[in-house]
Amino acid sequence: MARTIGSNGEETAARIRGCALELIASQGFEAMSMRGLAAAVGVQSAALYHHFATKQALLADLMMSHMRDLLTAWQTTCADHMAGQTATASDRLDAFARFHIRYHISRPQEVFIAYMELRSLSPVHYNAVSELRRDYENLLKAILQDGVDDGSFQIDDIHVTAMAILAMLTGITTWYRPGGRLSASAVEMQYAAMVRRMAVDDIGESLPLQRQAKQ
Amino acid sequence: MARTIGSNGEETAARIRGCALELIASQGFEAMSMRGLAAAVGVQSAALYHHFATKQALLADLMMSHMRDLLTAWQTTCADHMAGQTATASDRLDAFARFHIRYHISRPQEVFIAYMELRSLSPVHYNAVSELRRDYENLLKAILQDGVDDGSFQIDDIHVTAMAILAMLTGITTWYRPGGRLSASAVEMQYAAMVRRMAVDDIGESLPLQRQAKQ
DNA sequence: AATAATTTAACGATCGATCGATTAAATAAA
DNA sequence: TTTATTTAATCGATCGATCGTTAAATTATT
Repeated sequence: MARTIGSNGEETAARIRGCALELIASQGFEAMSMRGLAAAVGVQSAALYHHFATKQALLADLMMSHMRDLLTAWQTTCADHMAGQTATASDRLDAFARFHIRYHISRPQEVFIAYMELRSLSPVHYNAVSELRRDYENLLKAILQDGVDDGSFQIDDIHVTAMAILAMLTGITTWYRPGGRLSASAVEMQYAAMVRRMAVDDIGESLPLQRQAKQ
Repeated sequence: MARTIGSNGEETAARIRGCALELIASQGFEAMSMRGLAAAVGVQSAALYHHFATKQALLADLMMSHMRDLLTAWQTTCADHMAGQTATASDRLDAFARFHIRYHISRPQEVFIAYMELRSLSPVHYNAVSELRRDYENLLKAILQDGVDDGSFQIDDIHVTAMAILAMLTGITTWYRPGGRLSASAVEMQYAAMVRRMAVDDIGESLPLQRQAKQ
C-alpha cells in the first residue's frame, strides 16, 4: 500500500501540524520523537519527511505560522473595529489587550510552543521568529508611545511597560482553562482593566486623602 | 585516575548542580545529555550517578531547591524589613514585588528552569514542586486579600490579579540583562510602581476631568 | 583496612534520518 | 475512451549516532 484512499498531501501535512502542536505543547520539542508523532498521525515516520525536511523545519514552520497568523489577525481586528476612524490611544490599548487575550486563550498550544521552544530553534530560524515577535511588540509600543505623546498615558519607560503587559497577558495561558471558574470574557475584562491601570496613572497618588472619598 | 586531589563529594555535587543549571537553562532538560553535563563538569558521565540517582532526580533536586530557597528568602526578607511591625497591605505588596524582582533577576537560570521544565517532571515530583509554588502564590494572595479587606486595594478577583502580577514580574527574566540599558534597581522601581497601580484603582476613573488638573 | 569518589567499558533502547519499493491519483497520448 | 506516463505519497527496513544507565575496576582519603 502506498497512498491511503481519501487522503492527500495537504491534508496529511495539516494533520502532522495538528498532532505536532499537541505533542510539543505537552512534552516539549526535544521530548517529542518523530516516531511518536508519526504514530499519532497514523503514518510511518518516513512519511513525515515527505512534508517536512527535518524535525527542526517542522518546528520552524509551526512557530513562523503562529507569528504570521497573529500579526494578520491583529490587522484584521484593526480593520474591522476602527475602519476609517481615528481611535484614542486608550481605546487602541484596550482593543490590543482584548485581542491579545482572546487570540492567546483560543490557541494555548501554539502560544506555549512559540514562547517555550525558541531555544530549540536554529539561529537562522530563531532570528526569523524573533523578527516577527519584535514586529508584534512594536505594535503595542506604538500605541503606548501615542498615549504618552498626547498625555493620556503616564509611563516611565515604553519598553518596560510593553514587556510587562505582554508577559502579564500571555501568562494567562498558564492557568486559564475553558470551563473553569472564570469565563474567557470575564478574564478578558479583568485583564483589560489591569492593562488600562498600568498605562493611566492614579491621579490620587499625591493626594492620598482623596482616595477615601471614592467610597 | 579516580579521585582528583582537592575534591570531595559535596563540592562535585555542587559543580554538577551549577553546570546543570546552565545547560538546562540554555538547551532545555531533554536536550541536555548526561554526557554533555559530565563534560561540562569535567568528569565521566558515570560519576554523575554517584551524586544523583537519575537525570530526573537531578532536575527535581534543582527545582525543589529553588522553590525552597525562594520561600526561605522571602521569610528572611519579611523578618528583616518589618521586625515586630505591622506594615500596611500596600507596603507589604511593594516589598513582595521588589523582593520577587530582585530574587528572580539574580537567579535567571533557576527561574527559567522552574517555570519551563515543570512538564519534564514525573507526576510525583511535579506535585511536590507545585505545592511549594502554591505556597508562594498564596503569600501574594494573602497580601492582596488584606488590602481588599481594609479597603486599600480595589481588586476584582484575587486569583486573577495574583497570577497577573506574578507573570508580569517573572517575565522580567526573559528580557532583562545585567549591563543593559536599565539598571536592576531602575527595573525594580518601575515594576513595583506598576504592581501598585494594579492593586490601587484610579480615583479619577469616574471623574475624567480631574485628570487634566494633575498636569 | 574501610570507605568514598571516580574511572573505563559497555548494555539495550531509542533517536533523527534515509533508502528503495510500491501504489493511488493526475495528466498526457493514442 | 483507453493506454501510457508522471507525480505525489506512503511503506517497511535500516543506518549510524546517541541516549540514560549500570557493573566492575581503580584510586584517593580517612
